[in-house]
Amino acid sequence: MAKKNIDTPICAVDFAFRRIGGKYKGRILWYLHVHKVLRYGELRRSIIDITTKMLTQTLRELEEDGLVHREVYHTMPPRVEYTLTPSSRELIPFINHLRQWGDRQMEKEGIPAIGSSAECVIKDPC
Amino acid sequence: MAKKNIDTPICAVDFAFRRIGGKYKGRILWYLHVHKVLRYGELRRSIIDITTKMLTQTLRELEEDGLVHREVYHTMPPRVEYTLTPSSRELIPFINHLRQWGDRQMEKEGIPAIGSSAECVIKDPC
DNA sequence: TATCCTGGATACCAAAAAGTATCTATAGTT
DNA sequence: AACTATAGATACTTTTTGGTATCCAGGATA
Repeated sequence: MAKKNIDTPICAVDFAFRRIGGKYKGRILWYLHVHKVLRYGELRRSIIDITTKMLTQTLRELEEDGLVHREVYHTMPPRVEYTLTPSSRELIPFINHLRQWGDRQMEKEGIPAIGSSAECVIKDPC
Repeated sequence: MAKKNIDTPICAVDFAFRRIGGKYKGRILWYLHVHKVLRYGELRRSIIDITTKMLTQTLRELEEDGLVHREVYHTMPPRVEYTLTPSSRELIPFINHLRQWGDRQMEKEGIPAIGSSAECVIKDPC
């Protein structure tokens, strides 16, 4: 009927959605923006529904695509810090727009959320 | 480890990505913005990699979420027109931002695209 | 010596998303 | 009577994505 799943993006919209699609990428980028820098364990605690497998996997993909920077401190116990990159910083206004739209929409439709993305603080997870 | 896939969104970012995530939703919304109104067959031809199954399915989801309006004309052969809604129109600046980011990014990385999202015209598909 | 901490890795499995192929109705045209 | 066109529907299969459970290193601390 149409064609098989091809690797080259069809257009810029397709390309962009491939980069930031998936269950956790948007939230990871947003939380990194809010907190400026987060350690692995902090990310894990702020994204309450993520597993270590998905967190590691998603972070690696974001790193490969130049959307997060990974800084390793060879201490014991180890310490790894994640931050946004210039490229992903350009995405923040957009994610923020989307987030506000989501807030309005949820209020309109009376949909409750488990956490809040506005005051997205560790221990009081988003 | 974490919890099962739950229905209530974790936060607004999560909610928004659930609504516009997936392989085709972004493009459908963008093309509907560019063309103002598109018939079923026009959408199918402009999204070159979509099948009728996915097009129908995705349009139905968007309609259920109040992101597209479906207007049926009971003529023969039938004629069905799709347009954006007030709610999805609010998403256009964001999708446009994302699209421009994608364009810059693809150029930087030397990634070619099959079509173009800027001049997204039917017959010269995006 | 045993346990805790961090930041993962890995094998295996389940669920969700997407793809393939075939079928439909109805009217007008050839 | 056969063929075209539109806008899908449906059963079935494959691919992709995400989840579960368990394991690891290596120093600090009890």
